[in-house]
Amino acid sequence: MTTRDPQATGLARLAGLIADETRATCLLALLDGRAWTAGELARHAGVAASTLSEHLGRLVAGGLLAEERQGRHRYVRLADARVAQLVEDLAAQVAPGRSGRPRNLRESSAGSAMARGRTCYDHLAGRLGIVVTDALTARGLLQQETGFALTDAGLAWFAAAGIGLERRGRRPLARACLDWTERRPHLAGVAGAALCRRALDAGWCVRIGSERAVKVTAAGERALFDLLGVEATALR
Amino acid sequence: MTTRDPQATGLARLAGLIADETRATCLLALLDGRAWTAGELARHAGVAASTLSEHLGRLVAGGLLAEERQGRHRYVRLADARVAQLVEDLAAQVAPGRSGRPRNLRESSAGSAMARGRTCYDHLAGRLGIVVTDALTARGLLQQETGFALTDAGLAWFAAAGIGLERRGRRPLARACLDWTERRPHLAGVAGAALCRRALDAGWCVRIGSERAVKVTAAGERALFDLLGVEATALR
DNA sequence: GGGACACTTCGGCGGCGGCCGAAGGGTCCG
DNA sequence: CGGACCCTTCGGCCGCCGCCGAAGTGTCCC
Repeated sequence: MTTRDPQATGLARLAGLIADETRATCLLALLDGRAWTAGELARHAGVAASTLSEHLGRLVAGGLLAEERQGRHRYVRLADARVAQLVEDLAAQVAPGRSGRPRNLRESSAGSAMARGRTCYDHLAGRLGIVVTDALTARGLLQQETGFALTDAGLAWFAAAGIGLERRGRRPLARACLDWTERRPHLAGVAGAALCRRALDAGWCVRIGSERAVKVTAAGERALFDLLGVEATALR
Repeated sequence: MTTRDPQATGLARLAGLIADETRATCLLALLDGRAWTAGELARHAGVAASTLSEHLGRLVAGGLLAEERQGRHRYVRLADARVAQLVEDLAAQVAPGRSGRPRNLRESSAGSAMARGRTCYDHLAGRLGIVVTDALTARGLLQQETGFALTDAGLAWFAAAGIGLERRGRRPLARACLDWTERRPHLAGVAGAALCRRALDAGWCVRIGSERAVKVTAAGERALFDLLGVEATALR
C-alpha cells in the first residue's frame, strides 16, 4: 500500500459517513431542517441509544452535522445548506430505484402527504414545491431556460412581498433541486429557503407531525392565489 | 431490525459504492471524462487486477459506471454527467480538508499543471476554467447574480462561435461547478461541456499525459484572446 | 494452433465496523 | 438530596468486505 491520493482518501471517508443505513436514515430525517435530539433519532432509526450516540459522534466529527448541547439533550442538525444539498443530490440519484409500494393505508397516506408537500432541508418540495416553482416561472419571475435564475421581475416580487434575500457565502440565490416524487426541479437556494421560511412563519403551511410533510392551510391557499395566482385545486 | 425506509437503504448503498478508497480513486480518475481499461485503473489504484475487477463489477451494477467491452479489453467510464456531478460535488466538499503538500518536485509540478488547467468530467476547470468563466461573465455572456445562467448575448456568442448547445434530458445549459483548487465556481452544464469539447477538438488545449490536466496551446491563447479578450498572462 | 495477454472467478485470510447491554456521568426536578 | 432521565463509554460478538494469488475463460496475433 503505497501513498494514496489524499483526495481519494477524503472522498471515501466522506462517502463512508453516509454509507451506513442507520446514518443515512438520520441524514434523511434531518433534511427537514430542524434539530433533532439523539433520542428522537435513535427511536426513528430503531437502534439503541448507545449505537446512535456513536453514529452521531462520527457524523459530527466528519463535519456533516452540527451539534448543540442543551442540558441533558444533544441536538443535532445538518451542518449547513451545502451538506443538505449533497444529501438531497445523492437521494435524488437513488430515487429512480424506488420500487416498493406502501404496505398499508397509514404508510400510503403518510406517503401521499409527503408527496403533496414537504420541506427539503430549508425549502419547499413535493407537489407544493413544484406548483410554486411553476407559478413563479409562468409569471416571469423565475427563468429556467439557461439554468435556474431569478429575473429582475422576480427580485422585485420578493422585495414587494417583503421577503428578504440576503446572500450568505457562496450559496446561490436560486438553485434547482430535483424532486424525488415529482422527478422535476423545484426552487432551492437562498430564495427557496426565504420563501419556505415565510410560508411557515405566516402560517401558509404547517408541519404534519414530526415529519417533513407540510400541509397548506386556508390562509396559505389564499396567499398562493393572491401572490401567484395558484388555484387550490392544483395542490391536490 | 424492522422494515427500514427504502430511501435510506438506497442512499447508504449508493454512498457505499463510493466509500472505498480504491473505488474512490477510480471515480476520481474517471472524472477526466474518458474511458479507461480495467488494467489501467488497477495500475493507477495500485491493486491486483482481480481486486479491481470486482470493484468495477460493483460500480457498474450500481449504475455509476458504464462499460463497453472491446475484444479483451473492458472499458469503463462514468455513467453520465449526473454521476460526474455527484462525484465532483462530493470531492468539492472534501477539498477544504486538503492539508498535505506535495512531497517532491514531480508531484508538485503535476499538481501545478492540474491547478492551471484540467477537465472536470466534460468541462474545463482549474485556473483555465475560472478565467474562461470570468471572461464570459465580464463580457455579459454569463450572469452569476441569481444563479448561473447564459444571457441572450451569451446564447448569441455560442451560436456565432459555431458551438452547438443541444439540451439533452434535464441537464441544465449552465451550471456552477465548485473548483477544488480555486475554490470558486466555474461553468459546467451543457454549455461548459460544449465549450470544452470545442477547445479540445480545435486544439486550443491538449491533454498532458494520461491525467486530467490540460495545457493551453499557442492556438488556444490566440482563440482565448480573439473570442474572449483573455490575455495569455492570466493563465499563469 | 500456440502463446501472450486482459480480464474474471474462486477460496481463504484478516480487519474494520455496527450492534447490543451494562455501567457510568451529567442534568433536571420535586 | 434522591430519583428519573438523557446521553456516553466500554467490552464483546458477529458479519461484511477488501485484499491477494492461483486457476480459468476469452481474445488477439503470429
